Amino acid sequence: MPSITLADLNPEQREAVLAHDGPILILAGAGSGKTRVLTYRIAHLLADRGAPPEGTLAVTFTNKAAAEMRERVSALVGDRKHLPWVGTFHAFCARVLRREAHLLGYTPSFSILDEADALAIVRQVLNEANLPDPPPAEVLRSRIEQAKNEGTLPEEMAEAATSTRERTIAELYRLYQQRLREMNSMDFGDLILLVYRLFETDRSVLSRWQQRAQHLLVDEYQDTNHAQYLLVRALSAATSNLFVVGDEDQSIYRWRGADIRNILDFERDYPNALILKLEQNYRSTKTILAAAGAVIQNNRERKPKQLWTENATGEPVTYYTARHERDEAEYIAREIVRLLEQGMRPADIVIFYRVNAQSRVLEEALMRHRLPYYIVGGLRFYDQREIKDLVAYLRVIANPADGLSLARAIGAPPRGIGAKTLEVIAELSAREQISMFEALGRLESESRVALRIAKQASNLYSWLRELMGRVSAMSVRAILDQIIARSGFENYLASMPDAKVRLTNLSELLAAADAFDAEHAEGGLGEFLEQVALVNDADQVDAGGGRITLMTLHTSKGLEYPVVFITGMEEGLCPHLRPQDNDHEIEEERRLVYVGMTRARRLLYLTNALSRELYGNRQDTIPSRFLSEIEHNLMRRIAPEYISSSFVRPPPREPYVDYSDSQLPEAEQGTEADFNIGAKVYHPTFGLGVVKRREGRGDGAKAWIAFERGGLKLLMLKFANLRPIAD
DNA sequence: GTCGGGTACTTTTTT
DNA sequence: AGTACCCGAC
Repeated sequence: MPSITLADLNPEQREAVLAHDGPILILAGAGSGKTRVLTYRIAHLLADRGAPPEGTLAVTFTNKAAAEMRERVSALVGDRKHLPWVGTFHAFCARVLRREAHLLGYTPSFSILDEADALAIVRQVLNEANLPDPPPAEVLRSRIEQAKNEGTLPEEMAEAATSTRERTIAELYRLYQQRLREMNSMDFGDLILLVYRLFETDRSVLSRWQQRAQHLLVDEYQDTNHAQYLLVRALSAATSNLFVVGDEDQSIYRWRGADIRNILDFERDYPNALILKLEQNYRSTKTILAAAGAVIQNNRERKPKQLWTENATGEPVTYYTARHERDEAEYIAREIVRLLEQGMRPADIVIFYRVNAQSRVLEEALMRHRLPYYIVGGLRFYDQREIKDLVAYLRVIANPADGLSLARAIGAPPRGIGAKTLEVIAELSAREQISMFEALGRLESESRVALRIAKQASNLYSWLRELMGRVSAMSVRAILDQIIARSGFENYLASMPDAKVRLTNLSELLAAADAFDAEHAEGGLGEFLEQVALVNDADQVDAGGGRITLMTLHTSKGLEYPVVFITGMEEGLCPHLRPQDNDHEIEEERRLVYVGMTRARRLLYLTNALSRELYGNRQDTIPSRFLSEIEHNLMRRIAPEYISSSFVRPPPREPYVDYSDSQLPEAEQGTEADFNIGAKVYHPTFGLGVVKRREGRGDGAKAWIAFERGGLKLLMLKFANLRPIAD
């Protein structure tokens, strides 16, 4: 008798939840309740089938999805402690590698490089190789990434090479990999590839981790790449209790190596697999579903599937044509004002675009109408310069071999140590077989380096060295405080032109460290750095605190909103086309639009502009082919009269509506009086909160604030970027 | 040698 | 529009 109640599942969902052991593929259409099926299945395995939590593993696409799933499973089984591990592929692999690093010639405190770091290493490798006709760094980087996504090592790439060019690329890949190893660093692709290779070569390690994956569940299976596929296969080989959920119509990461065949060929790879379809949609109106279906059915690379819903017919899809992008943004802003007047809340509304560059105009329009919004993605918090600088110090402390971070830390604030001296450091490190960090401390014996500079270097070396000895007993916040104090980082930021923003970012980083420390023991630096490296854009969704959301179509996966605007429905932009693109790329763009459309619950707007300026030049546009794939009776067409005339006017020079800058709202920085005890405030990261206690005054004024998300925090009013909220 | 300012150049999506 | 790189000033 199951203790998990399955009453609120439909028959197909229930079948999926209760299905026997063995490989199972759930083809879950958009909005068909796949997250529900996954969580119920996990709960059922734990509560009614005796699956051990420590032997159960669930892989999701984002950290946020993982957190949600953990939450929901724990609510179902009524146990907060004995839960399975849930996280992303990359987080799982990072965890494996921390444990097994020594087997691969790394230490457990290896650094995880982001894309910019990886590209910097590629540049270094290219420079040192000094080839007569080198491939562009970006090309080489993407070839390496591609190889890793395919599960290919440098030697294998070299063997498969059929041309000199290919052999060169393979050799450069080898050198790149060697350099990463020297720096005790890995890129994203390594996390997956190295784990898979380790499993392949070391059976005892494999079986140890197979113990952890007696039940393996994978969400968003359509977006796994070949390396991830191999990894999943290896992990689940002992029991074959593999449960994957996916929808080939929502595969939108082909360009990143996602292999749609992983889902299309599941039956072939697992001949005894049970395959179930979830086709009832609980999210959207009949009209929205029909419109989305009309678009996606033009794809050839898919299994036929018919979504249906018992939901109401709803409103027609609005198709608005604007003269230009300002007009498009203005229409959206006014429409939102109208929706809000009808009782819709800002948090119900989302605006999607194909490329981040489109967000600017939309922002401006929302600002003009004083509409609260926030942007998911774009420049990530941890990608901002001052944040990367400080994180570089942390990375050097955790991993002295990380020469890239060392170079970064040395330059921020500037210490008179530049490119030439760094060369000497690198050379010394190679000659003496010591880390870059150790070399930093030995410059005084180098006659090539001016004494003044060598003194600077050894000063930096000694206080970092001293700090390294203590970090295992320190909180991340304490380490950061030390770094900031010793390096003079605050003065450095204060001297910059946009000092205010940067200091605010600094205090956000400190707050993030506090939040981390609250949940971890001292010595958690490595874990903190891992978190920093592996956060993704989608993780910030919901941090908006009741505002309108803006994001790319890619980031929208897995989310839903009552009202959805999809902007820029134009050939070249959506679908985003490049000259060499073929049918495969068009199909991916179509899936992307399909994903966007199926996020909508009640209202869907599609907009285009007849003329658009992007990246600094203006062009006339052609409406997206996807618009013409939707039956006209599903749409309400809004196009200004002049558009129906036979010619299209050139874009106006003047702004559509002239709002002077003076009308832009001031960034509302409350005065101290706004933060009295009991006052409600809003913080960009922690959301809504209430002031509980005050300390200090003037520039040093601080407040204890209880946030909805993130709990109680002590923040400096000067930096915290708090907005007072009226009751 | 280092650093800041100017110029020239290139634009998808991101774990 | 934003960034990478180069060059001239300290």
